[in-house]
Amino acid sequence: MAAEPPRSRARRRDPEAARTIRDVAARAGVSTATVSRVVNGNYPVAASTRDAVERAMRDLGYVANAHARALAGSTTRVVGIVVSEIVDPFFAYIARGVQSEALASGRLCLVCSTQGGESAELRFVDLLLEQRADAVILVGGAVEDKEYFAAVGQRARQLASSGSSLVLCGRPGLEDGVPAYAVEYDNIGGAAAITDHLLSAGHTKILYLGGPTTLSTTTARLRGFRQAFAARRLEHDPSLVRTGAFGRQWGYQQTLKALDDGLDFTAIFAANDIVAAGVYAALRERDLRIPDDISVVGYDDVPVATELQPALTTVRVPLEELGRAAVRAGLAGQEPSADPFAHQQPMTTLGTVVMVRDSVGPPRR
Amino acid sequence: MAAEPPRSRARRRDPEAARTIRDVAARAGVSTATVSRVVNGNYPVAASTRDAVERAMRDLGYVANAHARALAGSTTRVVGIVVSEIVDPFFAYIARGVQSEALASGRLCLVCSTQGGESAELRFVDLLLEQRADAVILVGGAVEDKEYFAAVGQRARQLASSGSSLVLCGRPGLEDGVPAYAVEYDNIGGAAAITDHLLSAGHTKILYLGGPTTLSTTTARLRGFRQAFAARRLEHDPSLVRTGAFGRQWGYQQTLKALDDGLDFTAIFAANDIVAAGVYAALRERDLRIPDDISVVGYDDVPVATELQPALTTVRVPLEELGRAAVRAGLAGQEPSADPFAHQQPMTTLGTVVMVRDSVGPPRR
DNA sequence: CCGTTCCTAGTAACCGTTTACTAGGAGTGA
DNA sequence: TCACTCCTAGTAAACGGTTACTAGGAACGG
Repeated sequence: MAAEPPRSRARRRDPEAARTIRDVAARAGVSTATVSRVVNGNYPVAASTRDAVERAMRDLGYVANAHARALAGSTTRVVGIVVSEIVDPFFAYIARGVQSEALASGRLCLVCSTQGGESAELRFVDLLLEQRADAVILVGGAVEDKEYFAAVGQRARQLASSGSSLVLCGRPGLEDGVPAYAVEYDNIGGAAAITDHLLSAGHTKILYLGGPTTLSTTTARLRGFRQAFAARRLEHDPSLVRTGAFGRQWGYQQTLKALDDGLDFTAIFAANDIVAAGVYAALRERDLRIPDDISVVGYDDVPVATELQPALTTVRVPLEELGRAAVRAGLAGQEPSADPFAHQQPMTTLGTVVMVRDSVGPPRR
Repeated sequence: MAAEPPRSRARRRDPEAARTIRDVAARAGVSTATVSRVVNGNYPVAASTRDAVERAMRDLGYVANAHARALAGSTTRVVGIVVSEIVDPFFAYIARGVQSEALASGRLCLVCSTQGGESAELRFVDLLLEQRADAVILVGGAVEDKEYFAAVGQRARQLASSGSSLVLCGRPGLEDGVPAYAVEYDNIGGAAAITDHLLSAGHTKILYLGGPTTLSTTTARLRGFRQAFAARRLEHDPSLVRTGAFGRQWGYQQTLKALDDGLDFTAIFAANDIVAAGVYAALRERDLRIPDDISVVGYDDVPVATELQPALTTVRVPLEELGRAAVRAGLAGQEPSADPFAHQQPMTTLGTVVMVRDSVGPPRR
């Protein structure tokens, strides 16, 4: 058997194969350094040389290797975002904001959807850590668990020590000293405002429905809900609070159950619009009219809120802006032109506003 | 000014800084090759050595650098997906399928949303090319343009020549010889089936509403629509076809306009469920009842279809499965265990089924 | 006691860029 | 004519892994 002829570097195996910077340099008759400079435009190159290089790149169909670039340089031009469910409009809108702001800074967006499991969340952060993402954004409510917070804090430190950063989006920040930004919206204030809206209409027997019990989002909304009662020195019957999940199914079943249990209420505060959709379905099934028989409010103001009939009164959360702000926060200080004071703000809170529509009326006598 | 002391390799600047494989090797008293082998588990390593390395990795909080790995090895463990709008449930569900299948193969998912522009689509493919993604999935209807197809074909060739592949998802394949897979659903069949459903109910004056005129999705659905008429040897009034866009707003306005123009129709075929939502709003505004006064059907079967009242009769598209199939197609042949015959199938078509709900009735008188 | 074979683990080349340094030549003022 | 400064462009050392090759010992059969 004849020995395999040594593949000389000069002759590439596949004429169609990916071109390297060396191929371009050879064809243009310059060094790789020059090609790199033309590509990055960060160093003076004579016009004639630049032309030759550009022509060579075009002729060869040269595409830079992002990995080699990330390895040699130090920024990866990628931001990572971890959400719990990409088809949920709440997350989808935030993701859109993240992606658009990332694009504006010339970066790509790695989207990870955990479909629930909080261990998956951590696993994704680790994967993003391996990718050396310029910023990692953790979206949505956090499980309120000591051990979990510690695990997140550790990741935050690792990210920070490699020049990247962790951004908590729509969830409470970590303890002091942990290098993480938090970009939140006024969860408590929004809940209090819309509860007050219900209170103003005369409702006091309000059924609070939804949200996983251990999630920070749930506790925050519930806190706002109670705050509104307290502000008016009103009592709220604790048995009218039912937490558990955020789904439409769940809202549907719990509403039916509450009705069957003979609970006494004139309005329902659905923990989010999706739960409200379930509430609507259940009420419709029992021939209860909204808002004549029962008033309903939701939270988030995702598109389904206006699709529902009557249109749902809910709390608008600036989802897309939340995503954008998260990217800005995460990238602050990494950009050469960064505002030196950007670091002073470890946390941002965006406002919420209640969108009054047609699902709230006076309580039925 | 004192000269900067040369930073010796032995003493790293920041004790918290990212650890390299060399740090681990040093601490475990082995070579980097051994650490690499322990990490990848693709080469025998004595148990005691493995333990020492694993302990060192844990002590140091070692996280492999995905870029170095991608550069030295050849697979990037990333798949890219380009959609036109991530908040659109049609794309979100496909993206979810892609992400879950990618995860199952141990890969991360780079999601790009073009927000319209077809030039952005190409730009994203180029970016994904730079990332050397293991597969690039292009989702959704394509603009039917010669030049555009050529541009996509060129990218397909580049991808193929670097061991990656392009997958067209929910859009027609490229010409023969272009190395791209196509994973489609039966767009024409679904449209024909649901049109036939309308025809069976007695409607023949059907207003077809929606879809950008140049998009392949639009032409395919329209083709199915016409096919159903042809199959029954029925004529369809061409003036009852209005294409233009896929939005809710658009559906709303066009319905109003059709009504104002005094068009004669008893049913509306909305090109997708979102357009149907707009149709519902317009009809409601004019006090027209569904299906008593006018029947409506949609396409895609996204969640809003069941939220609408009455529930929308529509065509179910296996969106998530479409995404999964796309990833499988793109990765086929790259996996070591790949079926050698996998390459024989350059195209897959998934079936669609019509979901009969409550928005279709007999035509009024 | 020696030649083999089997395990393990180390050596070092290479993946494709970036960039600190170095160097050659042109232009310039004395 | 010479010493300098300016422009450009090349050299080569990283960046952090992977892996083909090589090599040292232990086990073993003869």
